[in-house]
Amino acid sequence: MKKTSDIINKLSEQGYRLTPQRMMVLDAIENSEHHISAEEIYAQVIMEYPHLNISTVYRTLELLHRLGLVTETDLGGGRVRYHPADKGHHHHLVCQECGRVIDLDESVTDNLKQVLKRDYNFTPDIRHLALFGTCADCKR
Amino acid sequence: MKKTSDIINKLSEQGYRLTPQRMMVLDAIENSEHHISAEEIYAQVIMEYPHLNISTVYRTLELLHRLGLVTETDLGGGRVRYHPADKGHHHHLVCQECGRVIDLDESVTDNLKQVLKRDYNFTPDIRHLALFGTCADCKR
DNA sequence: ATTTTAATTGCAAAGCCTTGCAATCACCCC
DNA sequence: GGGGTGATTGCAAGGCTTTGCAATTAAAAT
Repeated sequence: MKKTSDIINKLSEQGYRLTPQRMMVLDAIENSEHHISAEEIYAQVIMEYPHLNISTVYRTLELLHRLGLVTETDLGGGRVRYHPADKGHHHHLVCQECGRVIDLDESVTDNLKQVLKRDYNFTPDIRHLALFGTCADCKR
Repeated sequence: MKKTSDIINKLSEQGYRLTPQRMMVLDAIENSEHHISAEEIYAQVIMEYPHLNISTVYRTLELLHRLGLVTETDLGGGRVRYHPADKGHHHHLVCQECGRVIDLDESVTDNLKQVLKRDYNFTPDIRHLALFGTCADCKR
């Protein structure tokens, strides 16, 4: 429960209220092993706290994302997935044929980031990129 | 109207039917100067052909995208935008502060594509990437 | 030209996410 | 500890997109 307090501290420092709803959403994200969706968070929290509304989940996720505390990734499947930012950034290759997801180290985008910075003075926020394509096995 | 026939030929070659609905959606995409959204296509087509249903627009776009004939890009703003693939690929930098969109040449991702191919034997389909971040003017 | 057949469409419902608004509540101050 | 205040929530409605299904229709077969 130490990680949770880190994020709680950041929220509190920045003047955001620590509501039970936020705490429970946070808990669900922090305790999730994989990338978790809004509906999964909702389903999990509601077991102990049936009064929660799903729009609160979405608003909490939007806040945490805006503050850089969680990353948002669209791995396909029509729903966005979330991950605590302090659990390490990484990227994903998603095979459009077989659905396989390959995890990549964050460093694969280092060169791209440098070029964008150098040539456009643009600072990209590429912390959790999903790239679609065809994996080795599906290449005929 | 030459471009349209190119795509029509490809559809027909691959055994897809050439329905009036598809033709009109195609026309709207081909004649659009900028990246166009599904609703914009719908609004445009319906002026001449009021019977069209918007789900047909979405299904046509999904088909054209699957066949690689149009690109799909999420530039933010909660709706996806489409562009004919043969009008040239390019990428976009979207500033999260001011909303400004900077167009990039396709070549900025060449290095990344090579690395993914070399290290993972993965062939990414990066034809129209949107990257979010902070532009030069918004950097304080 | 007619028939056949599977692809495509329209419709209605649903899915994921966002938003406006009034009611509630966390936190600051005394 | 109790009151004031603005942030936050729940609710309901809406926006964009997808999907199941029966009816229609393009194109192949006759």
